[in-house]
Amino acid sequence: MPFSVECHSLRGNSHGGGGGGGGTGTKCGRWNPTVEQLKVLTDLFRAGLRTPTTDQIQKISTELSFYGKIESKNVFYWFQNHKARERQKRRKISTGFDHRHQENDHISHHHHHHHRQSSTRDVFEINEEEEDNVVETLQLFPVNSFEDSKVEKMRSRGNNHQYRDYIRETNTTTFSLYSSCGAEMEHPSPLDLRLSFL
Amino acid sequence: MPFSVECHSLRGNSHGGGGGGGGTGTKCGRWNPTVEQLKVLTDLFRAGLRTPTTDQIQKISTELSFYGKIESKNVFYWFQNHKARERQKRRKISTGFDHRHQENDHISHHHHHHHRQSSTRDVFEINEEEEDNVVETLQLFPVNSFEDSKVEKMRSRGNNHQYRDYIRETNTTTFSLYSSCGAEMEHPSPLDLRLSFL
DNA sequence: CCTCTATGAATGAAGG
DNA sequence: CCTTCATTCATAGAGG
Repeated sequence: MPFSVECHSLRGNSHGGGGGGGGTGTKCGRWNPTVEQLKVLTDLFRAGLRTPTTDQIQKISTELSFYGKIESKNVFYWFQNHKARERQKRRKISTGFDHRHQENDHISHHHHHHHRQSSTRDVFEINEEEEDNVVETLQLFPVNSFEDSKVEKMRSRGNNHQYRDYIRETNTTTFSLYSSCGAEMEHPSPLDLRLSFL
Repeated sequence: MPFSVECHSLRGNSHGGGGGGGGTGTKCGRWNPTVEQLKVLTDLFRAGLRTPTTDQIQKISTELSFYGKIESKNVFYWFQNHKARERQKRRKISTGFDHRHQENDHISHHHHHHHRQSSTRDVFEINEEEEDNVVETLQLFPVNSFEDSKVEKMRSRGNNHQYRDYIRETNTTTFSLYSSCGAEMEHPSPLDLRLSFL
């Protein structure tokens, strides 16, 4: 249905479309990851995965659907949010640099020096150990769950895309993750992950 | 309870006057479209407008400024984003299969090839109704516009300008009326839009 | 029930 | 156009 404004906002948020309902009998609303799903996602993240490709999202979603209802966009959003919030927490140390530049506008507009928005979010310090540099082997799913013989060409289309240095993958069951995300994670050495389903 | 995020509903805050926001809760550093603005933009989009020219952006922005603070670049970005996200919603790279909770063997679907299987995005599978070929007469604003005599085709496939390029082009005081945009307007002749202010 | 936090979802804004 | 980052909105859920 288009524009189901069931929110309090008058804005035309098509918000409802998202989230699959909780497959476990939860009321329809937004996706609520199960503990298993969350475990896998977190492991992948800690293994260094930040911005999975469409194919990776698909496969992750497929695998996670074993544990409950999930859609690709849930995986996508999860990584987006998790990465952003991880960065946000790390950014507290930075000064309140206002990275905002208003363009030409004759209408008077009010500026507001925006501190680190210390209302609700980054008020907690997280001393979580960043294991991004850890090279670990993840055996997330049983290997007999899938057909490894399936050779899928990922992102192989004569496109003049300048692929970021995010991910280099091979057709083998192992693939390396390089990161160039600078501020977030420095990977001196490639991770050798056994994420066979990716 | 010191502060609560009061930005919850009511997007209609007319911050246009620059009301000085003393505690209006509108800490909006970025443009937040009002419902009226959003309606107009959506109508224009539904009418077929996809990539407005600089002049169209200028005029739209001018008109929308009646409803609240807005800049040209907001209009530009809105169309960019809306177009891209509409497309991405249309594209179903879904996890389309029904998730089975007791099986592991399920990757043998092998559908038809994808044309563009790139890196990220396109992970959504939102089905939202939208009538595309609606020929509607939009009388969005009172007819107080002017006639354009110069028809300049400033758009070409190679002329991929970001907003900065838009800014630069704005200097040239061009008036593009009825830009014979074949690609943007799905229906050039049948759709006789009364977008008089454009 | 109410407040507050955590987080899924959405979108404005850029960069390339 | 594509992808990504930053910010915001809305809500489920834990705690009072």
